[in-house]
Amino acid sequence: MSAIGSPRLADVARIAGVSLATASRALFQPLLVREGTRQRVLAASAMLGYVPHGAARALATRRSHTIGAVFPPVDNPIFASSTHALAQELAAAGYTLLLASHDYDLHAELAATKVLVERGAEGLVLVGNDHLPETYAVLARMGAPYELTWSIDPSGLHHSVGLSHRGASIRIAQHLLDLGHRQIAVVAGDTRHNDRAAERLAGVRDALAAHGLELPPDRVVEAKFSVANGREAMAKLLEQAPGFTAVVAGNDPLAMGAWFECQARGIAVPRAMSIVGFDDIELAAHIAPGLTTVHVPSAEIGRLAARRLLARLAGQSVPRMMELPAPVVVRGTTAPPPGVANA
Amino acid sequence: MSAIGSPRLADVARIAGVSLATASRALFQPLLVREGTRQRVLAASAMLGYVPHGAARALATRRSHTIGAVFPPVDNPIFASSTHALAQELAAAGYTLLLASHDYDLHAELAATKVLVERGAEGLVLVGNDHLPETYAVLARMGAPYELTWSIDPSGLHHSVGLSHRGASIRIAQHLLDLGHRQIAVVAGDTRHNDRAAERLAGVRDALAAHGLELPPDRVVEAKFSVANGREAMAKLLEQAPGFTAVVAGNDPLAMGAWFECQARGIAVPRAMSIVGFDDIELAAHIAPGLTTVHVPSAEIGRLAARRLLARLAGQSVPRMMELPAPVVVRGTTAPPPGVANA
DNA sequence: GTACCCGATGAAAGCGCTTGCAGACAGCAT
DNA sequence: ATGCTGTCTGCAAGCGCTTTCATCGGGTAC
Repeated sequence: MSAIGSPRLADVARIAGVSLATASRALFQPLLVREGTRQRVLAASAMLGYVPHGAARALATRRSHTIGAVFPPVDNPIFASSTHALAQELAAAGYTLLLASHDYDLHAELAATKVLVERGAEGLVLVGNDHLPETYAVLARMGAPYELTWSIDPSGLHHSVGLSHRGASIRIAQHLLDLGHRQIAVVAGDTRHNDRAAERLAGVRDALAAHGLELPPDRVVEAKFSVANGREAMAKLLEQAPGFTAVVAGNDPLAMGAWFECQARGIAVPRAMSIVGFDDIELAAHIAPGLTTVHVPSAEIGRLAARRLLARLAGQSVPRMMELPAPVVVRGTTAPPPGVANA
Repeated sequence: MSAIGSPRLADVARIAGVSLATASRALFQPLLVREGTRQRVLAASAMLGYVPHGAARALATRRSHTIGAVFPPVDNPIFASSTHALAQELAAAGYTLLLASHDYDLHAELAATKVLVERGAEGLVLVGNDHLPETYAVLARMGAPYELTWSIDPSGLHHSVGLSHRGASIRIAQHLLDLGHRQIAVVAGDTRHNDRAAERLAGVRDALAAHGLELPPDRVVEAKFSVANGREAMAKLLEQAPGFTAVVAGNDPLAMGAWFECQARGIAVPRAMSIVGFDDIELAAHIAPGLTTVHVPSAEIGRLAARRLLARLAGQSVPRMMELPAPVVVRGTTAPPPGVANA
């Protein structure tokens, strides 16, 4: 061991009585080395507590065995399961996850992306398809594969794995229309820096338009994703444009907030008010009578993003766009509007 | 640009008409270079779209600017906010987060830890203080600072930032005792591979013991953290050892599960049954009449872990153990047991 | 005008590892 | 014996960057 500090491969080689080259091969290309030699190297390595120097390997091999991911608030539970699946799947393939998060801020996202590229990420995972042109430029220039997740990329220019938020939103709005609702309000997520939120809102408009209905501006309130904001938004809607019989929320926490506000005001759900969410977080299924929502396969998205990236790194090709099913899950918060017979 | 591939610093230097050394300094130690020179290098760099090679820098400087974190299921919402805060805080200091997760499996944790050390993490964040001896050995050998989080380390051997799960658990059990409860049941988390769950259970025992009470084995059910398991566990308790008037749950999702089971069975909460949780997830405050629980400052833990690590890397010293307050938050799910006058 | 110092720059030696190439050696056919 | 093959090993040249040390001017003090 060189004076002080952790042992280097040269130390292992010396103790094992072989050259640096052989030591290296014994550790990482065992087939190129005779069994006896390999054992000696392994023994020396174990004895010294040798730990390979990742940066040096990365430099020499030009492979970092690292995948970068840039996520909006990882503290949204729905992203968390995705991150977890991603990390697990990568680990199984010998890759490590370099994670950066930002607060729905595209400039921060750009900065984070650059950092991950510098750190040598061999592939990148981003969320959604609303990114700065500079971000796309960085992605294009880096020459490594990347996947846009959650949303699918309608342009077909980028690899993506996710779902059609607009399509799913149309289906769940249609569910309300089928029940007989005509006066519908929306508690949307923040649509400015979040294409998923925007698409979900657009989907509601589409569904209504198909029935010749409009969504008046005062029937839409935007709010950042949280239960508290959902309550507040619901209160605002009830005050500024009462008379609606159903609410489409941008995600489940918002929906729950809306629901709680109804409880607080004595508005019966679903008898007097139907509520639907989006994401299908665990509680949605358990909180009685159950939240009608869109199931988003979040873990699956993370897992698939990892697999697709790994496949592409291995030289395989994958379908550019992968749309996952996002079924409407009908539970207890939806019913026909007051005065309409059961369908 | 060398034939093909991305430009290297040598290319930037050549175009700017300076040496490699000067180019390097212009980029990362601007004060050592004359302003005019610096501008030329910057221009050349921008023109070529130069991206520094992280691994090469890491090798030369012996600094990776990377912090590793090994977390149990990051999809537990309470960990997610911690991860987010950690990533944000590190990013602000120019560090990147290398994240590995495991499923409450100590061997997987060890493997992940090793990988992060190999990758050159300058510091490590682990969760809890229940780790394999080998894991501690790896930590000790690597020579980089690390922080145990969530729990505080009672031995004082390791740096830790978190809370006393036992202490908090005692306080919330005491709250039930103060209300007059004497028959108490517990839906504990999986105590085998999770010291937090074990400590929380132990805290209940402590509080009861202080009143000369015992916790009979059939009044304890262990379950993995989830709403569904909470329901199931509550059902089991009600069947195998009925007659209790309060339930202490290992975390909020379990508590909610227990609550929902009560709803389903027509058991009034809190009139006929008090329920307390642990963690204070967002919904706990909103779901009527509000879950009494222990507030865990999860984001704060992530933020502090980052700051402490960064401080130590900067040569400053920090108190070895940092215990954060975890106050009991009394909401609507607790009341005196049936037949006892209000306190 | 000389001596000295300081700021800016460049040459070159690594950082720890991988890998192309070639040498050594054993085994086998001739 | 000789030549050939194939396996195993070592040499040494990088991978792209940082940083020590030396050099070179020009300014200031005398």
